[in-house]
Amino acid sequence: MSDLHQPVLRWYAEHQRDLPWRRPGTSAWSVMVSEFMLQQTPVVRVLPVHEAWLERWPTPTALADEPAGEAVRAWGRLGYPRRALRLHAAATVIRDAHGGIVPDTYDELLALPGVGDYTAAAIASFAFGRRHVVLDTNVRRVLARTLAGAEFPAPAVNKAERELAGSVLPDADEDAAVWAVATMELGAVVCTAARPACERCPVVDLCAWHAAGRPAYDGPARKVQDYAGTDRQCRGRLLGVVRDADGAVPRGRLEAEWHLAEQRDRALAGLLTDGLLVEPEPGYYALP
DNA sequence: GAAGCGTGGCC
DNA sequence: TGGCCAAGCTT
Repeated sequence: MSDLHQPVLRWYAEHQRDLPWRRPGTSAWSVMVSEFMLQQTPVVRVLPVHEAWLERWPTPTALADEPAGEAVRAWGRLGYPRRALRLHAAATVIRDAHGGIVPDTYDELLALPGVGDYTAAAIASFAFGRRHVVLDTNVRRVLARTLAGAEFPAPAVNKAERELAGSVLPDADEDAAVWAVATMELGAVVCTAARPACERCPVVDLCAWHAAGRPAYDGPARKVQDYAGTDRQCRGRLLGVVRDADGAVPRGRLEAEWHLAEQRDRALAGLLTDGLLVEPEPGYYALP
């Protein structure tokens, strides 16, 4: 048993945030919806959308029975709206192939649209208490600091990192599941990227990075995305026009939204290819 | 393995 | 101000 276990688990028991998808009796569907929404998106922005989503679609089948466009509209401004399409597609698979019940194994979850290694492990662990290495950006940062003595983990997960994470995973299923959410929480609220609050950390005295004097990251450059002026921004603007409209929008409305014709046409084509928009009649665009 | 994919808040 | 960051997935 790692020396980190007891202080981290004790800290989590006392300091965990009260989040809807963590409450006792929460459905696996609620957990699944939260995991989709939390991919690359802060908790505070997910909270209201998650609440409205679960009220409107309390089960996967309820969502699957509506057009995908309703999911895109309800997604609002969470960002990366393809996640809404994938969540709808996953709900459809659950309805048609799993009897409307969220599957409880990693492999079945991983097979769902929009579910990768992290999300499959997270749902299996948080909703079903199964033992998995749950490697998100928070856990990776906590382990990089406490165990590897580095400010940040490598740009991509490698075999050594995964084995290291597995080596400190508690043996019992239930302990492992709590460990996973506890290390995530520690990374989210204490061992943060920009301003780690080491004075509030339950394992500061065991932390290799702190012991080394908190040396600055010296690995490969970490990628930072541009946004202003990119195709992504253009797509967001165009989709926003349709999302906030009633019914199909004429092409002129989109042309007025983004004046660089070449980029606008490329973005529009991409939205159609991705299925975020459809063209019900020539020159008109709507949600699917 | 790199690139593409939204949005908003913070310092 | 603008770079940085936020529970990744797909191609």
